[in-house]
Parts: sequence; C-alpha cells; structure tokens
Amino acid sequence: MTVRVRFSPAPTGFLHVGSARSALFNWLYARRTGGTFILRIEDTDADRSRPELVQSIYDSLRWLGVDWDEEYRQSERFDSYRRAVQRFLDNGQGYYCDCSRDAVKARVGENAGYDGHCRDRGVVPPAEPDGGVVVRFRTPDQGVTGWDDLIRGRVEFDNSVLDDFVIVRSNGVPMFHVANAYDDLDMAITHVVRGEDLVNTTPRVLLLREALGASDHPLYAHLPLIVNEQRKKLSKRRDDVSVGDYAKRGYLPEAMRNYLITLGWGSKDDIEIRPIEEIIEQFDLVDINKAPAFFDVRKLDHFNGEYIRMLHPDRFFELSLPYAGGASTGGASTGGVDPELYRKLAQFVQERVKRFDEVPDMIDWVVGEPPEPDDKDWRKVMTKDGVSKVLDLVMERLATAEWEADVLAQVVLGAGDELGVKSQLPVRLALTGRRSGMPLFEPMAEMDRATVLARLSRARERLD
RNA sequence: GCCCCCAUCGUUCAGCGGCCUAGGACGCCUGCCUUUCACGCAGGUAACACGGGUUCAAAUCCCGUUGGGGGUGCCA
Repeated sequence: MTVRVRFSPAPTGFLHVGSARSALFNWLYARRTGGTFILRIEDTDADRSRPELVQSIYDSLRWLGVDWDEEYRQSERFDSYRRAVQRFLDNGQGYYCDCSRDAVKARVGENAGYDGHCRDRGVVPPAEPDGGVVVRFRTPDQGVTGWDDLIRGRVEFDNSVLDDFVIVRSNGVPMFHVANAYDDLDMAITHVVRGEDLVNTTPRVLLLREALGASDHPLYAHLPLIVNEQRKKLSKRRDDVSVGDYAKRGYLPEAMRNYLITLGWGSKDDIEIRPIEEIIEQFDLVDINKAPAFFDVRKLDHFNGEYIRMLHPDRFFELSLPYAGGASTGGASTGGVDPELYRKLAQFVQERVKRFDEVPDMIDWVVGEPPEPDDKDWRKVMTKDGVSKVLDLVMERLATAEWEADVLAQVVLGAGDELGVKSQLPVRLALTGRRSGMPLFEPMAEMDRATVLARLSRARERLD
C-alpha cells in the first residue's frame, strides 16, 4: 500500500510555524516512503475563509521547499459532502435539530454539551435555509472509540462523553468533520499527521468514517504542539508566528525548515544541522516526541547563521543586497547602497550576521552615517589615557597617507604601538559609532579621506 | 466542571531495563586565535518533577501525586 498523506490548512490566516511544521512532517514522510503528499484547502466555512490567503499559503510552502503532488479544495466538493449527509439522514444516523444554543444550555447547564433532545422528535427539514435547523450525528451511547496513535500509543474515548455533534450548519453547509472524514476516505489517505489540538475531534471523524462505510482507518499521528515561553500553544495574536514574516526578516528557508524539524524530532546520531536529503532518509513518524516544544528564536538564529555561512559568497551577496539598503536601527538610514561597494563589504558581513536584517547595522558607517556612540561604550573606550594623543597622531598621518587598507592599518596600529596605547578601538568607535563590527581597515579604505578625518576630529573634540 | 494528553540540563533533541558517575546542540561562563566583534578551537555550567511498586538491576515498565498543556462552537 502506497503512503498518501495530506496537509489541510484552513485559509483563515497566514501560514504559521506550527502549521508549517505539520506540513513538513507530512511531506517528510511522503518523501521518505515514496508516497504522495496532498495539499487540501479546507475552506468549507465561507465566512472565515479568505481565498486570497490561499496564495500566501502556497508561497510559504514553496518558500520552505515543500512541494505537493495533488491539490484539492473542499469548497469545490460540497456536493459530495451533501450526498454523504443525505445518506446519514436516510438511515437515521443523522437527524434534524432545531434547538437553539440557549435552549440547550437551559436544559443541561453551562458545562455540558448537547443532550440529544431532538434525536427522535422528528424535526422536519427547514423550508428555507437559516431557519435555525441543523443536522446532527447520532453518536453511540455505549462502547469506546479509539485508535493506536503512532506517536501517543492507544487513545480512547468513552462514547458516552461524545455528544451528537452538528454535521450541517443551519445555512446548509456541511461541517469540517464531514468534509474531513469524507475526503480522507475518498482520497485514500493512509496516515493522518496533524497537531495534537485535533485529538479530541478524532473520535468524531472515526465514527463518521464508519458511518460512511469505511472498513478501516488511516494511521493517526498527533504531533506535539509548538508553544511559546509561557508554554501555551502558539497564538497568532500573541506570538510571532507567520512564516512569511520570518522570510521577510531575513531567515533562510533551509534554516527554518531544518529548525522546525528539530522541534519534536531528532536523529539518533545527534547531528541537528544537515541537508534535507539526510533528514528524509532518517525520518520516521514513530520517532516523534510526545511533549510540546518551545519555539526558541535564539536557536533558530543560530541555525540561520550557520546556513548563512554555508552560502556561496556570490549567493550571500545576492540575497543580502536587498537588505543592505534598509533603514538601520542604530544609525541613520543607509539609503540606497551602491552594489559594487556592498560587494566589497559582503564577505565581512557574511561571517558575522545571523539574519539579513542585521546587515544595515553592520555597514551603515561605510555607506552612510554611523550611529551616535553609546555613552557606556564611549566611557569605556575613550576615557583611557593617551586616547587624545593617538587620535591626534592618527589624524596627522591619515591626512597624507596612501589610501589603502594595509597602509591604514599600519598607520592606526603603528600610532598605537608608538604611544603604548590600544588605538584600534578608539578609532573604531569614532568611525563606526560602535565597539564591534566588521574589520576596520578594508571598509575604511572604501570611504573618502575627508569623511574619515571629519569623524575622527569630531570625536577628538568631544574629548576636550 | 467534563474529556484527552504531557513530564531528561534554562531551551531542544538523544536515551527505549544493565554500556548513564545521563550524551549532542542552543544559551551562558572561561581560555586560545585575533585590528574589535563574530567565526573557529579547547574547556566549563546545568537535568532524569515527587512518592510508591515490579525487577538481581529503572531515566527507561506499572500505579498514584504534583505540575503543565490541549479540547470542550452551527471555526478548522
């Protein structure tokens, strides 16, 4: 039997990292087994689905390198779902119910679900839609519904705790359970890999499948959730979760993909950062962890830095150039950057950024204006003995020195040696506004003499 | 309230009854390298939630406690 898995996002928002990981695990399993990976857009709720978001889901999946073999849209399959529901109605597994929410609550209280009030009342189908009449599914009163979860082991629910749930809304549109059960059956899905937040809907889907005549069920694998630092499920409101936003901030798709996979799964050999081909080779659903995992951006940053350093220099230049002209957070805006100038700086940048959006702060002092030095940095670097003297000497020699990196280094470091003072840091702070950053002299050689001297003398004046 | 699930360093993954005086990675700290920072390299810090069993032997199996999470919609 060939593996068929699906990723079924609802287009109600941008793809977030949790969904992306679900997609990834499905995709990994399909690729590992030579199976089929299906993208199924679950857009049965017209009020909440936004068609234009489907494109953004495509974009995020493609960005991550997740490709799909088949695609379906549930909004195009309503006829099938309605036929399925009609069968339930015909054989008594489904029934009409005209109870309002308040009426149910009045009968059973706040903490209980539906009480089966309309099971045998013979409520008739509404003349027109939206007359407040829904279709419910008759769940068994006894027995258990369960499955052997690939990740969690045996999970069981007493049928007595399962309410007769709604399968068709009062507006005539079938609920996602129906679509889900019908499609998994119709599409011959063999493995359902999805978030743990869906475990409790599984018995409903299982029951629906049986009502649909399924002789067996797919294997289920419920993934542990990705949580924030409060250990709560990642939320679109509270947390930074949109895959697209990470792409914009300068994360590499390979790094994001690799990191996401390490949340809940690890290879036996303890190697985390590795080509996707190796991961595909080693991946198996049964090895996935049960416990929720915290989305640690700092570790993502580390992965990203590693991937950035693995980039061919030309590729790094290409990918980071658009960020180079971005506004810097520390200093003034760098405005548009001359690509030829940036090309010379890129090699130094590549070695020390973890994200592309760190590029502007790295180069602003060469291509634009440096930020005002931090007071603490200033005190630490500039208030040492001899700083004024070194600055004077450096300026004097720089006025006539040959404008070339080696010479500049010699001038600055030489002056320091002669006076027995560390000269690199004061010059760096005066020039770049920061205590750390790229190597000093190569970029400095790309600046013009007047600008360099002006910055040095400005710092020198401040010392008096 | 009811249902379901989870529990190894701060974080993440490894460990699937003896190889564990618990390993890797991120973070943090120290040193080396070095024009600063970063990279790299060499070290260090730090965990089996608790209590009972089972067993010759438990981080690993069972039960309970505690703690955490998810669900409980005419959303998916």
